[in-house]
Amino acid sequence: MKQSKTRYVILGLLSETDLSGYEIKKIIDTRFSFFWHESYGQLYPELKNLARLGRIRETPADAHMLQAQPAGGKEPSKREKTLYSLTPEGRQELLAWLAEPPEKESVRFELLLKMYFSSHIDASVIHSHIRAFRDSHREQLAMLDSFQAELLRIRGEHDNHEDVLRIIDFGQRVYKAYLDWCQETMGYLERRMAT
Amino acid sequence: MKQSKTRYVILGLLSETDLSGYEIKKIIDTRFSFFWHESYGQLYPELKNLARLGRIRETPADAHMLQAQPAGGKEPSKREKTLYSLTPEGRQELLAWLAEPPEKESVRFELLLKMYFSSHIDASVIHSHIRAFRDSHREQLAMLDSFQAELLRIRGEHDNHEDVLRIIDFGQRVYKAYLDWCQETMGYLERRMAT
DNA sequence: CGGCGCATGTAACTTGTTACATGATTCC
DNA sequence: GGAATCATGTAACAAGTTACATGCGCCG
Repeated sequence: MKQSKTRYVILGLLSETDLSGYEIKKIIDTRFSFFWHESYGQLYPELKNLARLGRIRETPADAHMLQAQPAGGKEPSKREKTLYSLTPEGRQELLAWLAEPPEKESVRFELLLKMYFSSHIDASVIHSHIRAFRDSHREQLAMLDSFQAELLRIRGEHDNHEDVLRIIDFGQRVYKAYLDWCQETMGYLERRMAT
Repeated sequence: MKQSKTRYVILGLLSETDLSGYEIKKIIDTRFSFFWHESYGQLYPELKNLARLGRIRETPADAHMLQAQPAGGKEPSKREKTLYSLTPEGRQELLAWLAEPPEKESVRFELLLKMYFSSHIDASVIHSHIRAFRDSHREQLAMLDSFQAELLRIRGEHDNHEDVLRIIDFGQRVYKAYLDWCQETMGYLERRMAT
């Protein structure tokens, strides 16, 4: 029985700091984007589910609003949001999952599928598909680079900085491999188009 | 509305030669394994569906058995299998899909998720996860290398050989990036374990 | 004669996406 | 005042996996 990993992403992120559902989604969309993704349709129900099971604790907006009021001044966010925090049981489950061997990664590149069958179409079409792929990954790589620079600046402030740097390095290597391949393959296609 | 790509993999593969469902699965599991996957549960129903829509034609076992009989001698396979072939309508649909911009690739690496949260566990655990990842991709890379060698040997026999070589090159570059990262990251973890 | 690979299928289930609804706040 | 972003949710649906069932042919 294969089961969803959504719960572990939640547990993992809450192991660092308390977060709302929305904030969790943001983190996954930015920091994890090159190796993971989740949709609200999975996130919010799973948060409720984990709270029901006692793995995380739900702290409604009003509670931390009351705490914030006495301090006075302008709070960075006055909006209602529900923060979640990890319970000891949740931490236990996280640790158990971490120790288990991870599943094989799953990847799906529609671009390569199209390229595989591209002898049927004009080389310029596949060429433009690859250019779009290259452009998008150039941007993504730039984001990784700036995220890395930021982390190097504040290096050592947090336990897992070194690990995170290793993960960014993974993304950078892979994206560079993509980009090199794009250059070479676009060149190949251009030579084919010229004849 | 996001829709399954299963039908296009089928149409694409049948554009080269007639195949049975089982053979299609085999090809995806071997040649496409580093960028695509499909399960029987999607393949067989979609084959029936495409046949119903007239995109492919189903030729039952008995039909091509009868053709094969008069030739005499030992046929390579006497087992029942249902071959499918592409119809002009199917080819049309394939071409239309090829021209459309591909969707963004989707990837999911549970290993990196675990590594991200690994400050909670012993470095040796994540080290062994990475070793397993490395071993599995070493094997995969070796398969790509031998597939490449085979294609180079019979180069030019088929229209799409150059394209296929480009796709193999993609896999090789990416896998090499994985392996390099594994080496470096395992070294980093070993240093951390030594202290 | 037992096990493996060939070969086809499906039912039950889980997973995941999308579209929609709602409303506050912030910034221009 | 209107757009963007923050914020939470869900219902309907589509996609995808798994476990099971069945039986043949081939090889040792």
